[in-house]
Amino acid sequence: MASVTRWLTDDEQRAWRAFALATRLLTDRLDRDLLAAADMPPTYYELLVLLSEAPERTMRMSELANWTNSKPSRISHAINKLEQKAWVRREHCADDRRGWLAVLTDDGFAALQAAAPRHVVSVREHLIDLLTPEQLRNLEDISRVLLDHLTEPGPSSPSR
Amino acid sequence: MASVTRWLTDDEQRAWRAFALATRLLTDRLDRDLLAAADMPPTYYELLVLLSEAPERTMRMSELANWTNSKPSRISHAINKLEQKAWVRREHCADDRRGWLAVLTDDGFAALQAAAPRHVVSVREHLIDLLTPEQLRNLEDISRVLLDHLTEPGPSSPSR
DNA sequence: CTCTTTTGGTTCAGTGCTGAAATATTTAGC
DNA sequence: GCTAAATATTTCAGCACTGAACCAAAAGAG
Repeated sequence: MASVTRWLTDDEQRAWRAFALATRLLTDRLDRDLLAAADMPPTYYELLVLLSEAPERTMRMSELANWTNSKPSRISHAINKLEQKAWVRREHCADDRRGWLAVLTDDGFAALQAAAPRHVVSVREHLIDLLTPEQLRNLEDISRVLLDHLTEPGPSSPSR
Repeated sequence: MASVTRWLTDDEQRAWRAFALATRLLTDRLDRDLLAAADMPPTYYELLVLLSEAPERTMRMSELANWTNSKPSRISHAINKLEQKAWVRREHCADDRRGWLAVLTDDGFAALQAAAPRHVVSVREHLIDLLTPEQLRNLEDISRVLLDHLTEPGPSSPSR
């Protein structure tokens, strides 16, 4: 199995480096803007968004973990913090006593509404408004190819 | 200045969400692969790469901070760790006694060489080989637009 | 030359995350 | 039913990073 490494060609190398750097700078930038706009880490903002779109503005801890594909312990910590800020409230789960529900409070919803416009400005300024409609379509197509691949079942080596 | 928020259109919304999720899953994936391949956090790998490409395999701390656009304190911590692993060595800067040089050791270079092939496989598998040549070109073009914008001088509000 | 300011790095305290262990509750086996 | 296995969540120890305070050397001002 001593397969020879297929190094990247010059074209591939250039594309990869540009893409890697661009996405890193972009996410850094958007994260900083969001932090300034919402006074919370971007990951917490995401949790609030999920809750705000859920029925009853309520979700199970494990659901939150799944949708953000992150570890349970992270959600636990995060909800603690958000509870301290009174943006989220914990409620016992009626049908499963092990479980907890995270409920977005009115304060939390208000905080989200206050931050959203600034977030949109940031996304427009650093991404959307920079691209032609065609480029945006291309970017979406490419993203979907990656998503299809990355959300596939098997871990890395599908066949055997 | 009560400008009305220009919310994203449906098309823009779809593209943005797909892109945001795809890049997050992709970087998560690549980072995990790299961690497994190189037995170090991806950010440390990046430092070794920079050093390996520098003349004398040597760089100033501040240079490293600039190129990775991160804070000095991060570099300080990171180089400590890499020094513990004997992959990097600190040397006093001859012409500026405040400064330090980080030098990549032979062990460090070997560690890099050992990890590189697996890293390339990962980048191919989860990105390059999924796209058509045209898509790859489009992705590079888009990335350059973003890079030009993000590396511009002024911070967000260019004029005054 | 001194005196102040700037620059290069490190140290400190605190934050968000992770993997592993611990706890409580539900489900499944018999 | 009663025990065994699985599941939902929290707690714990440790890591990478950040902003602020700090120290030492260099550069500038008079």
